Amino acid sequence: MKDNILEVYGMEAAAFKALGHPTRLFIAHQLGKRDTCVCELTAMVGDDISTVSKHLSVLRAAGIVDSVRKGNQIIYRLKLRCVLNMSVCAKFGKGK
Amino acid sequence: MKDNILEVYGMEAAAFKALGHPTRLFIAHQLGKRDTCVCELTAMVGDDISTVSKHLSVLRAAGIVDSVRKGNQIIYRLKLRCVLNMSVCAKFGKGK
DNA sequence: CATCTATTTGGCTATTTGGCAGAATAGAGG
DNA sequence: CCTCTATTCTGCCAAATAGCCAAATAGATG
Repeated sequence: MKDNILEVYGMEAAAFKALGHPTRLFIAHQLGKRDTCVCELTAMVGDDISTVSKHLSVLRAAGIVDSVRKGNQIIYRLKLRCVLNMSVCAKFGKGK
Repeated sequence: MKDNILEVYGMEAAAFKALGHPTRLFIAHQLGKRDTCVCELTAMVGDDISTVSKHLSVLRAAGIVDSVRKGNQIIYRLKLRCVLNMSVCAKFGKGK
């Protein structure tokens, strides 16, 4: 059954996993408001820029964000916008 | 800013993280259909029972499931039912 | 109380992750 | 072509995770 589980739930689980880190979840929400460059996200998050870049590549690999070059900076945008709705659920947590 | 991110997104991220494993996501969906004992989940998943038990404790720690004893077995139920809706989003993945 | 069954817990190992610092890269602009 | 800036990549380390097996536990039941 294991292969089957991986087949059915693998990609979906990967998306959850990508969002399963406070910094990455914050980034997703921030990008939900407006497209933002790495440098600005770095300033907001407060981690090393290499760390933020790595978080972004995790989000991109999961298909949650993508990016585009603008001048000499890379602008990230939220590609899978519905993650914003997903969030509402967990937010009310134990409640409902 | 880091403390603030943790404060705002920490618990929510933990819920995503808990669902970020194919086996645990499968279990959540299965429990969405009906309450189930560890033994039966183990049979469905095909991992060692101790592994399944650990997955269940991760889900419980995140507030996603809870359990109740019935006879000599422990029945798990989906406590945070809205995770079933969350799933729909990721499922259509890159699409929307 | 002794035992049986279902589950959890405690190692243990291999792998993955998160973070930083520093090197490498890619365009922009002189 | 040189340099500057923004970003990504590579090593490195500490910590967390997934999985198995074996031991411990908790009720159920004789």
